[in-house]
Amino acid sequence: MNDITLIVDDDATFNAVLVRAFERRGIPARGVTDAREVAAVARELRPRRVVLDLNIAGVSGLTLIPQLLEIEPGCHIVVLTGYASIATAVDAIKLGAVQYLAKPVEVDAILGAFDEADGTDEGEVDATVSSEPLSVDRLEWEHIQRVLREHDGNISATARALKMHRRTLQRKLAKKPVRS
Amino acid sequence: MNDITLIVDDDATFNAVLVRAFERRGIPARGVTDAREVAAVARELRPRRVVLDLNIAGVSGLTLIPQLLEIEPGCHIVVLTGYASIATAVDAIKLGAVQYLAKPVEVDAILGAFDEADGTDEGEVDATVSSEPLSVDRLEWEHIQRVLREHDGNISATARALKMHRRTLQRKLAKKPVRS
DNA sequence: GTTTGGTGAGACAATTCGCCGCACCCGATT
DNA sequence: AATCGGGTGCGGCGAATTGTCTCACCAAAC
Repeated sequence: MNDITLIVDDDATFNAVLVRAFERRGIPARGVTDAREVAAVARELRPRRVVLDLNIAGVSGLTLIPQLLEIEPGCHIVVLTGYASIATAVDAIKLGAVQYLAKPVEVDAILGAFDEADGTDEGEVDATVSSEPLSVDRLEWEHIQRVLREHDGNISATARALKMHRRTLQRKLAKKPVRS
Repeated sequence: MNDITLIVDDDATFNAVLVRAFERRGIPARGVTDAREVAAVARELRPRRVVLDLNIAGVSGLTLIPQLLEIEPGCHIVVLTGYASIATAVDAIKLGAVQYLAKPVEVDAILGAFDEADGTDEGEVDATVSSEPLSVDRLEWEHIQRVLREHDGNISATARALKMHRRTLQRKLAKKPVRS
């Protein structure tokens, strides 16, 4: 049992960003990018909290949930994925995750999920102090950028993946990123 | 405890279709269209299986899940909704539903969900993670649903948080979620 | 040389958005 | 009872955005 938060995500950049964001808030965090290391690191750290990305190098992150819970029973796992679907959300919760969030997601939302999970035992009043800004425009921008990067900047392929007209994507990209 | 299946859906037509489809397969079924009757009927029938539509006459069907489980502990509840979102799916499973399906859905899928819940108490979830990202429209829908839930269904407050015009939010909510 | 696929951009119709108003309901206040 | 504030639903209208089609250009593959 440890107060450190384990962050599992094979996207090294995003992983590092998350770790830094956690630490900046005074929460110790440890990033893991290789699915095969997860079990070992978890056994070493016994993390009470885990941020788990679903699509880690081919292997489904879903299989890691039972493993993590066996290593540290009662630990809170928040599942994160860029390829969200209702089916995997249902599976993740059934396997014991406390929350399932679709990328892009704000760090505060992750922390909010942990807090919510912590408070469930007590008389929760759902007094969520968590700020939930992130306009839809901003969210869209983040998502587009991520998918675009995944397709190596190929606009046509990105538009297809997003089921959006290429011309529309062109126009959106031509604009500056929207704030908040 | 009873082998009858309780079908809760305020859409009388769809409800009747479901009941008939179940009975044609030799499964006794009882339809309920009024959310206020659910508790009473459940206490009378003690159904082992419940098909529960989420959006019943304004009141969220989610609140019925704990009630049903209290009346008939261990009963299997399959949640059904025309306005599927990850946020409500997560909530439904956390509250104890065994499956969450988006309309339109075939009757066989519902039966399959019950069978799956019967057969394996735990285990075996298909670990297939979709390889394609959410479309921007779908992402927007998920985000809106999540924020909306955080604001207890308050549309005005949600619109404010999203920095979006209330009228626009209304119109978006009136539409069914886009696929994929 | 030709085909295939990506890119940028103009033009125009269809759709959506932002914003106005109005009516209704409900609970609290006066 | 009357009023006031906030939430909700919805019609309408001008402005903005999107969908679609169209070019032309370029690079790599066949």
